[in-house]
This record gives sequence, C-alpha cells and structure tokens, in this order.
Amino acid sequence: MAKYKLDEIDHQILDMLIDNTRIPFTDIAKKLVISAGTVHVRVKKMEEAGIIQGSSLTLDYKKLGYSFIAYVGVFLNNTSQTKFVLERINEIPYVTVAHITTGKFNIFCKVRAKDTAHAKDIIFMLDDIDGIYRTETMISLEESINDKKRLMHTIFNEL
Amino acid sequence: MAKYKLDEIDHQILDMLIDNTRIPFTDIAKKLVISAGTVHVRVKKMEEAGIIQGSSLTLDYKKLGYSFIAYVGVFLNNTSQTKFVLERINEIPYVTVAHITTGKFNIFCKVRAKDTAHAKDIIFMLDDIDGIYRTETMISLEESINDKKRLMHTIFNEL
DNA sequence: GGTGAAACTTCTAATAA
DNA sequence: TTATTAGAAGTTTCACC
Repeated sequence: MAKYKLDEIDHQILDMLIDNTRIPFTDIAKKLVISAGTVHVRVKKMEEAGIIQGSSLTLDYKKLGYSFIAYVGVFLNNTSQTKFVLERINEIPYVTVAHITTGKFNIFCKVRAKDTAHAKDIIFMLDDIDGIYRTETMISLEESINDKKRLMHTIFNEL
Repeated sequence: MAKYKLDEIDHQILDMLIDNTRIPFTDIAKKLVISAGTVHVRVKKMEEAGIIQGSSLTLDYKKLGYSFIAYVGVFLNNTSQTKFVLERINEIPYVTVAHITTGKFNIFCKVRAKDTAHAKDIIFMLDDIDGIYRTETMISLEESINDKKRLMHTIFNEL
C-alpha cells in the first residue's frame, strides 16, 4: 500500500463526515472555505486509498429486538487450529467481532443476541466447534460507553 | 418510547443504507418500486423513532496510525464505585467501548492505541483511577472478524 | 493540486389521490 | 399511506488557474 498522507483539510472533512455521513459536500466546502468539487475529489481519493472503507448506520439494536451483548473468551486445544476455528466462528452472524489475542484467551469474541435463551444457543454453537476446548462468557449488563467518534476527533486534533 | 413497528419496506431501506449511507434515495426507491418521497419520509420516521441513531464512516485505523487494539478487564474494589469509575474512564478517548459485566470482571473496556508504548500509558491511566483495584489486558494480535452488517442483514431477513 | 460554472441528478415538501 | 411534481439543492465534470 502506498503511503498516503492526510492533511489538515482531509482531517476536517473526515471529522465532519464521521458525525453525519450524509452532510452535503457543499456544507463541508462552505465551512472549510473550499469548493465542493475539492471536497468531492478528496473524499474520492480517501476512498481509493482505503482510508475511508465505507459508511454505515448506527442503529438501536434494542429497538430491533437485540438487547443482549456478551463477550466470549475462547480456549483452543491447539493454536494451530486458529484459522479453522475462526472460519467456523465466522459462519455465526451473531458473532460481530473476533480477535486473536494474547493473554488468557486464544480468541476473543463479541456476541449480539436477542435474549439469554438466544445467547445460550450461540454459545453452545461456539462450544461445539471442533478445536474449541472451552469458552468463558462475560455478559454485558450495560453498555456504558460506545464512542469511536470521540477517538476520531482526538486523532484529528493531534495534528 | 412508543413502540415502533418496522415493516418489510423499512427493513429493506435499512438493509441498503447499512452498506452505503450515501446511496441516493432514488436508487432505493427504484429497487423497491416505490417513490423517493416515500423513502425520504420513512427514513425520517425511523430517525425520529430513534431506530436510526446516526451514521458514521468506517475508517482504516491502521492507516491513521492506530494499529493497536486491546481489551481490558477491570476489577473494582467495590461495585458501588462503578458509576464514578465509568465517568473517569469516559475521560479517556482511547477507550472506545466500556461495559458493566457479570463474570470475571466488573467493567470491560476496549482500547485503541497507536502502539504498545501508547497502550501502556492508557492502561496505566486506567490503573490509576480511584476505585480500580486491578486490570487484566488482552492484546489483540489480529482483528479477524468485524462485521455488524452481516448481523443486520440476518436480522432483516428474519421477517 | 484547486476553482467555478455548467449539466446533470437528487432531495424535499406540498399537494393530490 | 403513497404518488406526483416542481423548485431548491447537491453532485460531478471539466476547462482553466
């Protein structure tokens, strides 16, 4: 990957788009005192460079009937099975995140489910995967912080 | 909050917006064989109902210089300090997610940092918070799965 | 690189069905 | 609730800095 250096204007464009991806480029242009065409070109470049990977809605999972979150630590029989196990885990759409980790666990997952009964089913699915020796579940009682935008603003102000 | 029931069309609108929030409403309208005005009205309603909480860019953190991810489990001296400790944690922008959990830990955090040196600073900040007795860090070697869109598509197809 | 204007497309609100 | 419509607004391209 070619090194791509963002400048102050790029940062400010990202900073505005992060809060609202549908903000008109003309609004961004006005605030930064540049033309809408420039905003357009820069956004396209950042997309091509892979800095902007895409956009997504933030939805209220609770209102969609998915109010259960758990983190599941996975112990493997043998780390050589990591790739295979991750492929199996990837078949479960309720596992939204999985990391290979150091420390206590070999793999660490985030699970979203409708309720405890549904979560039980998902955890059993995980336990059933060949190569998984044991799992350990931490149930979220409350998601108190969830704010990647704050981090992005911090990153952009570091300049 | 008033109960808000999404129908098939709402689901399909969300399903398309999740993949690309800047897709023109006219494109959505064409695919669903409804008018763009209808799409507009429905999106606005879902925003007002709080189902759509906002939109955000998916950025490549590595390219922004933040390639380090860790999960940190927090042990409190006493659960009565939970609220106070979360307020302190919330002051650290590098902690992007925090949950109150059952199981091993009292609080569970996700940390994003530039590198191991930066992560050390952040973890020391956590350890320094009054009421935190001890922390346990799991370093991510690789984020193998990160796909909430897949879950959303699954939810919308459950209808 | 950036601009500004033109051509094109989309949005949005009001009205009508 | 949905469709139509028309003026307002946004996007994108391109010739020219």
